[in-house]
Formats: sequence, structure tokens, C-alpha cells
Amino acid sequence: MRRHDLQEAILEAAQYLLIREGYGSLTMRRIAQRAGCSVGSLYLYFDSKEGLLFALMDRAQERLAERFFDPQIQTIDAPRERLQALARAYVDFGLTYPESYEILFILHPRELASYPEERMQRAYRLLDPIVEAIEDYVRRHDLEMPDIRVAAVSFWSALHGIVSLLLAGRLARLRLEVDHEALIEHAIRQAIGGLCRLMRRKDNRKT
Amino acid sequence: MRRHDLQEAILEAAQYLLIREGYGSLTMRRIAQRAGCSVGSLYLYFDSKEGLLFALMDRAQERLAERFFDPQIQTIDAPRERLQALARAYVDFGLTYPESYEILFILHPRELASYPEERMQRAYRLLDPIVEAIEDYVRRHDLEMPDIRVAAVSFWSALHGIVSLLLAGRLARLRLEVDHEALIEHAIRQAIGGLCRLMRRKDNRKT
Amino acid sequence: MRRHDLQEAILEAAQYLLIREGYGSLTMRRIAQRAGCSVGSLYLYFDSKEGLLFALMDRAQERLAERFFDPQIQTIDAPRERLQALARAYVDFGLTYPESYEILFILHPRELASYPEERMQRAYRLLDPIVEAIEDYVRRHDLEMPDIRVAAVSFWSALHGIVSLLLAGRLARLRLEVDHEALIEHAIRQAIGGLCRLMRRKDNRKT
Amino acid sequence: MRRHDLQEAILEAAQYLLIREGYGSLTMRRIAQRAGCSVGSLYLYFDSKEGLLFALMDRAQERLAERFFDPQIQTIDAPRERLQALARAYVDFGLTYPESYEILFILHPRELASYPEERMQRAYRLLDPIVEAIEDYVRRHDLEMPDIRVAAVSFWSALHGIVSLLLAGRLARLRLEVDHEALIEHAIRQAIGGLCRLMRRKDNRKT
DNA sequence: AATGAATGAGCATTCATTCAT
DNA sequence: GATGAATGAATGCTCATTCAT
Repeated sequence: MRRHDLQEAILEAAQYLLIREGYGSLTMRRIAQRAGCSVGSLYLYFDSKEGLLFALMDRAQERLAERFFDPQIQTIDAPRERLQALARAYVDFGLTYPESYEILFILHPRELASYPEERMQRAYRLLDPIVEAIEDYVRRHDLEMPDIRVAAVSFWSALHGIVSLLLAGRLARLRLEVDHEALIEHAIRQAIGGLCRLMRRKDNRKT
Repeated sequence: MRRHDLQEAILEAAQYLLIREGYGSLTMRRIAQRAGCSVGSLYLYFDSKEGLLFALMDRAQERLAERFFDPQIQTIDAPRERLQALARAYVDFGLTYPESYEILFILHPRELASYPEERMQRAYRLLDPIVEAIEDYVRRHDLEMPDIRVAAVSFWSALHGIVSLLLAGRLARLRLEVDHEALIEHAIRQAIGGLCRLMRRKDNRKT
Repeated sequence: MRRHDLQEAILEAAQYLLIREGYGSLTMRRIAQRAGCSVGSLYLYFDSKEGLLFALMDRAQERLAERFFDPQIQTIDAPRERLQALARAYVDFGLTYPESYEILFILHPRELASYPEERMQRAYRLLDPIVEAIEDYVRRHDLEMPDIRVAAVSFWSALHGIVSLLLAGRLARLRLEVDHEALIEHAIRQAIGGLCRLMRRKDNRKT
Repeated sequence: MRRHDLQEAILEAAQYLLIREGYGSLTMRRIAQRAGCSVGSLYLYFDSKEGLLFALMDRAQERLAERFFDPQIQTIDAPRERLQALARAYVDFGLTYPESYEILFILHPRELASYPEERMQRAYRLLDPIVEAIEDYVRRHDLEMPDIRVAAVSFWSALHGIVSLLLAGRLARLRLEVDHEALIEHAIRQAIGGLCRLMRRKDNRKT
């Protein structure tokens, strides 16, 4: 139990520092200091700084899964509503755990180069529920969508766009005094609306 | 002439390394090595590492302006087509000058904290043509859009999402073997379609 | 125990280099090399080069206090003998701990600009016993000395002159083959004699 | 003529910077900047930084000679008054040309290690007029002074003490709010008084 | 005579990592 | 299990000096 406690404290500290000060300022010294242990102790639980980062990634993936693969969402019957709930969950995850989001989707690939591919893949299962919802929608409305994978990635990219813009604090820097909540709402509706329209169009062209 | 050559080589080297290896690995030594000069020479052309980074920012902004504020685009009469041309230009800029895009829109603001705000603002003028196109569209079709600024940022965020995902090379890593061209096409149409639909909706509600 | 050993070794090394090679050549690398440790270890014991220098100052002040504020001297009743003992102690201190003397009184204040003033002041308490001795002398012999502070500083400056000349090794360089002991003896007697004479003179003028 | 002009400007600049910013901050770049020429030009007139420093020393010696070997002083008949005039001239030189004084008598010997000995000696001829004056005094008053060289160095050391204390700005730092003029006056009279008294004493003991 | 671009060596400092205790 | 002393390598940056022009 004890063991786990310190390990957890270390991860917590690292995560806290990562988003506050950035990866460049994330040092083993500071992590130890914040976790309330010695630098040496870090190496009892993690092989290296990279190992610690990987553990952080694993953790971030779990958190994402918790939110995104929420059973409550899966049971929403109407695919469009499900898509909306997924989008909401995704954005919420990003804004609630900015550090996790940063690690998973923003951190430079270089830092994660040697992160085992199989563990990496897990994070991107998030596309599956999106694909499913789109398929569902297409099927139910008897529409067409030639490449659903493309549609899903495109949908995801729109969500990623809004989250990463908000997290980077660029809007604030730009003095773009825009209400975040309204922006998120707008962006999600824009993505879903655009997606559905594309399906319809495909349909129209055929006729 | 020579003078300019090395300065250019340094910027080129820094840019190359920045995107390939990330900001954390961007060191003056490596820049010098890649530029084929001594570390000291870097300081002949730039005050500091930060200064070099700022020069890179300036450069990226110019490149963005070239593509995005292209007069040919401005003269497209139909606002929807103009919007599409702007979106294309934005994505093209990002894919053609990935380093510039990375510097402008992905690099964490932390690293550029002291970049003069007025110079920073220039980059974000890109919202203006988008705002104008939306306004145009709304006006011509006699629609309503309560907060055009929100709509513009939302539109931008969709473009940013697709570009940053492509640049991060995440798709490749994910073995998401998706055709980039199709994806871009899809994403742009999704964004425009979603945007226009949101306007119509507003209209519908009113009636 | 060990801990203190290396700290001491570092101070010793820094002191040695400071006097032998001058402040300009005092580098962390050389200190580490001479102390027999790595450069990084220096920073385990001292915050910075400046911090190390300050520790050296503190140390020098302690050594000065030991010699100069010797209780045995304070109890000498006859003020003139006490003055002589003080002068001896001062010069002895300078010659015994040349590095300490150099740090305290020769090193340019520039290098120590941020040394806390209150700690600095301690070193200059040395004027107090001199002032007291002069006051005593004046009182006992019923003489006059309008500005005792001036007299004390003047006396101190004579001692400083002889010590700094000897320490700088200038006499040797000049081939001024002069017996150091005789020179010190002479200088001290000259200072005391001159001081007392000035008092008498003041007296004479008044009458 | 031109040639001389720039050389002079360089020396002037170096001297100015030397005292203002200290030897540690005396860089070729800054000298060139202040002298209004390029760094390379410095090497047209001086072999190296050390060479420039040596030229500065030569210059300082000349200035000292001008003041100290002033014919007007040499012609003062009364040896005691001559001694006083010499002391005054010495202190004046130090306070008027602090940079020169610093170079000649305070700069760490290390920096001057390779200054040609014969040129070094010139600076210390200053002892000759002092020796002569003392000899004169002894002779005229029929006194004794076993080692006149010791007496002269001792006298010189008193003057050096007061000048170096004032130049280092220590008194100011100590908040020893002492009138400089009074202090100098006092110190010189103390030195002369002490010196003469020592001669007398020698005499007394003999009888 | 004068420049200024270029550099290698060096600066203080910080880093992730190791290991005896 | 935990520490903290120790380190080699790397960081951004400055230096005196050289040399083609």
C-alpha cells in the first residue's frame, strides 16, 4: 500500500508540473521535491524519466477511457445524440485533465518515440465509438458515406482543434474575448452538422 | 550576400530541428552544427536563443501571410467559395511549411511568452478574412449568426485540428491508413457545411 | 562528517586559487579540480559562485575576529601598548591568512557588491578597539584629538598599507630586498608615533 | 598622426572601462565599442589584451612620474616640506587617476606576471625621491636612521594604505562618513610625524 | 589601415542518473 | 525502501583572437 502511495504521489507531482511548467521544465529534482521524496526514490518506481512519462501516458489513457468509453454514453440509442455525447466527453476530458490531454495528443512525438506501439494504440481506440455512431447513423437514415474512417478522423480532428486551441491558451493571448462555453457548443454543433450534411450530400449526388 | 546566407542557414537549421526533434531538443550547439558554423556565430546574427526563435516566428508569419492573405483569394466574390479557398490556403500553408505552422500554432505559448504582443497579433489577423467571409455569407443569404467571432474561431479550430493532427504524424503512427487528401477535403467540407447549417438553423428558429 | 570535509576542501581550494591567481581566474572548474571533485558537487554546498565567495567572506571575518578581538589584547591596560598589540594582531592576521585578508580588504568591492551589508559591517568593527584605545590615550594624557574617527581610520590605513604591500608581493618583485620583520616593526612604530604626535600637536596649538 | 589618435583613443577607452567596470569586465569588444573602432583594429596597435594592459601600465607610470617627479617638488629645499609635497603628489596622483593607480599598485600581480621587469622597475623609482628626502633630513638634523630603505618603504606603505582604502570605496561602503580631505591630511601628517619621531628615537637611544 | 565575420575554448549552471549507505 | 552525495555531460552564452577582404 505504502509503495503505491509514493508511486502515486510521484505521478501526481509529475503531472502537475508538466502542465504548469511544461515538459522542458519537468525535472526529476522538482518532481521529487513536489512528491516529498528524494530524487533517488524516483528510480525505485520508475526506470527513468522516460519511464515515468510512459506511466503518465498510461494513466492519461485510463482517464480518457473512463470518460470516453462511459457505459452511459454507449447506451444512448440515437446515434446523433451519442455522437454529441462523445464529443462532449472528449472535450470535457481535455479541459478537465489538460495534462493528460497534453501528454496524449499534444506532446511532441519525439518525446514518446519509444513508447511501446501497442500501448499507444489503446489511446486511439477512441475512434471506434465514433465510427460506430456514424455507421449507425448512416444505416438508420439509409444514407451513404464511402469512407467512414475518414469521416471519423475528420470528426475527431475538429474536436482536437478546439481542445488544443483552448489548452494552449492562444485565444486568451489573442485577446479574443470569446466565451469558451459558447465556442465549444458551436464547434461541436458545427462538426456534427457538417458531418451529417456530408452524408446527405453524398446521397443527393447519387440521386 | 554571404552574410545573409549564414543567417538563413541558421534559421533553416533551427526550423528543421524544431519540428523534427521538438523544442526540448533544440539547442544552440545542434543548430550551429546543422548550420555548419560555430556556436559563437549564432550570436552574430541573433541576440539569444529566444531572439532566434522570434525571428523564426516572424518568418513563419510572413509565410502565412503570403499564402493566406493571397489577393486572388480576396477577390473571389462568392463568400462560400472564398471560405473554401481560405480553408485550402490555410491547410496548404500548414502542410507546405510544417515548421512554420508548428512555430505559429503548436509550439506552446510558454516558449514564446515574451514574444512582443503586437508581432504576435499579426499572425492572428487570419481571423479577419474568415470573419468577413462569414459576414458576407450571412448578409447575402439574409441569415442570422449572433456571434460571428465565435463562428470564425470555431471554423479556424476545425482547420487547426486537421493540420495539427496531420503534422504530428499521429495518424501514421496509429496505422490509420487514411488518404490525406481525402481527409483534408472531407474536413474542410465538414467545417463549411457545419458552419452554414448553423446559420440556417438560427434562421429556422426565428421563423 | 564527510559532508563537511568536502565543503571545507572546496572553500580551501577557492581561497587558494583566489589569492594565487586572482579573482579573474577563479572559475568553478578550477575550484572543483583543485578540491578534487566534480563541478556539480560545488553546487551541492553552495548556491552559486557568489554564494561560495560569500562563505569565504564569512570565514575570513571569523578568522579576523579570532585574532583581532583577542580578549588578551583587550585587557592590556596601557592604551599605547594596546594599540601596538592591536596593530601587531592586525598585521599578523594579514600575513597568516593572506587569502582571508585579500578577500576582506583587497578584493574589489565590485565583486562583493551583493554581500549583505550587515555581514559586511562585522568586519569593520575592527575600528572600534582602535577608537577606544585612542580615546583612552587622549583621556589619560589629557590631550585633544578633534576627530577620533579620522584618526582611527588613518591608523588603520597605515596598517592596511603595509599588509597589502607585503601580500601583493610587490616588494619582492621590485627587488626591494628589505627585511619584512624590520619593515613591519618600523611601520607600526611609525603609525603609532605619528598618531601620538598629532595629538600632542593639537594640544600645542591650543596653548 | 591619425595612427596615434586611434591608439590613444583605445588606451583611453580601456582605462575608462578598467576602473568603472573592473578588470573582469574589461573586454576587447567593449574597448573597441567605446573607442569607436572595430575589434580587429585593436590588434593593429596592440599584440593582445595583455599587451594593451602593458601599454596602459607604461602610461600610468608616465603619469605618475609627471606628478611625482615634478621639478617644482625637487627644488623644495627643506626635506620635511619636500617629503610632504611628495606625499601630497602621490595621493593626488592616486585620486586623480584612479585607473592608473589601480593598474600600477592594486591590480593583481597575476595579470602583470609577464610585464617586463625592467619596465616594472621604473614605477618603483618613486622610492628614490623619498629616500633622498629622508637622507637629507637625517643629515641636516644630525640624526640617525639605520635602514633608510626600510623607512622609505614604510612611508610609502602609509601613503598606499590611504589611497587604496579610498579608491576601493570601502569607507563609503562602511558608512564611515569621514571627510576625505581631513583624512588624507591626517594620514600624511601621521606618516611624516611618525617617520621623524623614529629618527629622533634612534638618536636618543644612542645617547 | 581597417573591418567584421568567424571560431574554439571557456564560462556558470543544471541535468538525469548512480550507488554506497 | 529510501536517501543524498556525487558526477559526466549538456545547457546558453561570452571571450580573445584570427584573417580574408
